[in-house]
Amino acid sequence: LDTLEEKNVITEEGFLSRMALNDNKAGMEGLDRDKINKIIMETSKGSRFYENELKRELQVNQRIEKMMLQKAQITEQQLKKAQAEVERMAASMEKSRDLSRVIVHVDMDAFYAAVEMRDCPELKDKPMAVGSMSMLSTSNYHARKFGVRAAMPGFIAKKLCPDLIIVPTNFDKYRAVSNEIREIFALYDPHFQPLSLDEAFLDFTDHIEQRKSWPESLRTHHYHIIKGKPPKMNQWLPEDKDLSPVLFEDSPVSSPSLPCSGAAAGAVEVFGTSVEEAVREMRFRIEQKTMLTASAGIAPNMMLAKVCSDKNKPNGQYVLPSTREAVMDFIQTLPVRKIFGIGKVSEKMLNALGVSNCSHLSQQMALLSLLFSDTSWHHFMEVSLGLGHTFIPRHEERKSMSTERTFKEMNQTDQQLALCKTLCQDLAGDMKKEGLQAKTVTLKLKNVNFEVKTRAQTLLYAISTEEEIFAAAKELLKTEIENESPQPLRLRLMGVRVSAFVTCDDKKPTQRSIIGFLQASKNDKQRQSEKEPQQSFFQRAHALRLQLQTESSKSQEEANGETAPTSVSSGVLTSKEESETVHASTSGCEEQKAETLTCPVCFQPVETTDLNIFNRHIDACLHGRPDKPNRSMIVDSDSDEDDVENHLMVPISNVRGKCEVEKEGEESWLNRIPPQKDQFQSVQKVFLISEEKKPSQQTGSCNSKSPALICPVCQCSQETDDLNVFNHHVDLCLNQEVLLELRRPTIPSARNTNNSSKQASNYTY
DNA sequence: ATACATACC
DNA sequence: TACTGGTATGTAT
Repeated sequence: LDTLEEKNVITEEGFLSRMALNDNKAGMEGLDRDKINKIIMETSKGSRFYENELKRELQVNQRIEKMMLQKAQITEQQLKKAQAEVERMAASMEKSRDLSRVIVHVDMDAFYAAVEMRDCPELKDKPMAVGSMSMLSTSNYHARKFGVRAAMPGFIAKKLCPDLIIVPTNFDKYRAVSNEIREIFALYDPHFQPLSLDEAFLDFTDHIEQRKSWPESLRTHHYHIIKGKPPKMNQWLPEDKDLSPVLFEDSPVSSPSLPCSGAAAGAVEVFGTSVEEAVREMRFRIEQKTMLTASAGIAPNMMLAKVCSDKNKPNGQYVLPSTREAVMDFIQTLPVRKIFGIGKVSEKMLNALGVSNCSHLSQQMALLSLLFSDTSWHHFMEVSLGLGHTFIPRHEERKSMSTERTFKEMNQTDQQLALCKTLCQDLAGDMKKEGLQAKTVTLKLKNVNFEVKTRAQTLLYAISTEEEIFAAAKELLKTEIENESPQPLRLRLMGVRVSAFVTCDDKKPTQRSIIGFLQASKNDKQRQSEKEPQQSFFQRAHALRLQLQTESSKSQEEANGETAPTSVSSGVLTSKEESETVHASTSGCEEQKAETLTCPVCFQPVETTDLNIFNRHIDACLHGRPDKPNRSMIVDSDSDEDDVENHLMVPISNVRGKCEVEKEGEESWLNRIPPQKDQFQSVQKVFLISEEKKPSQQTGSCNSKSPALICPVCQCSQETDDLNVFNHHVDLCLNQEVLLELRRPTIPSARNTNNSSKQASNYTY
């Protein structure tokens, strides 16, 4: 105990890692770290925040200490065995490498700060940041030279740079710009994935394929030259240096002929057909439209693209060629901290093992496999091989929603309860906007010493109103107050979160039906254009649901009780569920060979037990690669090919919530039956998979002759293993529901990242 | 299911 | 004077 504390006191480094400057950010190279850290420490020392950080630092150090002890006990033999395992895994992962996709990560430069500078020319030469004295969202590059960066409180930033101008955030403006750039993203990949207001992943593969045959006219772009228009008009004068925001005087220039350098009035630029040119063109459009610059990374997968976009920031791009050699070279020198998912703590732990860049990562993999969890070291492994996702997932369903507030010390019970009520009110409002119903309520408290507590309660039924949320939150809060009494709770923050949603249209703890799920995927298709209010749909859906429930639910309630069948839940097989599926099929089933897993897309056995590899296979299938194991039409052996029409077909991409079907056009899913064989998968198979992952619902073993299949529509359990019988039941249910659902109008997207009120949290760190 | 920690923007 | 807010996920129990 004493040794640890002493160590921390003696080794100042230990403390510094939490409090010290993160210069792991573009525009912060070659700063006088020591000087900056000294100022940060002097300003922070003795504060409650600082004391809490010290405490947490100590915890991390203890964790590391433990890890080192563990390391010391590893025998030569264990290490050898681990090494063999690691090599086997590496070979296996290597097989799944896919260099055929072109993934782009785009990221606006100092986004909020750049917007503010654009709109206020006075700021252009000055160090500035967006935020408040309490917290900064981002800073411009001038300010970064002083060590001022995102996630730094303004008052410390002022110490580092007394001339710093702090501009309050203006989210509506950033959202508007975000919509503008997203329109451009969509031109290159209609299924792009926004990560935040200013950042997105795009799959350029299809675009560049088409682009090859484009005439020059389609690749020719004009500079906007209309004079005297305000920035709002999206026009600007390249030659008018006073109006253009001089964001980056000394920015690295990746391409000699950047769009805006020295372009004359009325000039045009013709972009080539290569990926680089296409991305350059996209950035050109962004700059012309918004007067703001973006940086981009081009690579064979998302993990690499993200790293690459940072490489030539600001206003630059970086291409990582799609060859194994280029990827491996690139990876070797890459500091682990640059990898998405490796933060302060993981970095520190890895550093303690002598791992600071990715080449160390592969060298120490055997050791890492013994010291870290499977998920962690598998991730490390993928990174060290330069592997990452090669297709871009659709934005998934939200899993939680929360609101929290920081304030001056509050220690009065009545005030605390009142605030809690307000938070619940706000949250209920937000939930209503998305038509959400949740079963879990979590209260978050942070006391004046920055210690955070969370207290959760899961209810039997889903809730959505202010009163319902408050009823739960109040109890949690009261308990905490009682636990502390006679001392009062001295709070500096309170938050309320809801989670465990019952997919939108039903208070019952059941799942959304296949129909609703298909309908939702149709919404996604429209998510970019449509912006109708959504309340009416959910009200309507609720009524429909109630009607349906009264007609077909008496038996189901008895059959299922509170524990609704899982798996097809929410209509989407999440990756976690897939893993469980996999797990069930390996451990639950004696007939299944331990070394193979069955792909839920192509239903072919995959020779691995590693979920990462297996997932990669599924990715490939979902993407429908010609060179990869492809999705294939599986018709149940008992049924005829003609039976296809009588089955409910699920777009296979939606099984995992992907959006490939969107390419199919606008017609309703009902009109698409029978579907294109290679794009749909018989839904019974999906249910079968679902069942496999719940062996407990069966008589315990896969050999059981009468598995209870659960109808995805009415939720009742069907005592049959005959798919035809089961299908018949499902069809009956569906017919009933289809009739109801058909009367309902087009539904706007429930999770449009564009206009979600919850997007205010997109900081540009 | 709960609590807490880490990570991202 | 002053160290955020929103979401997801990992880890441990």
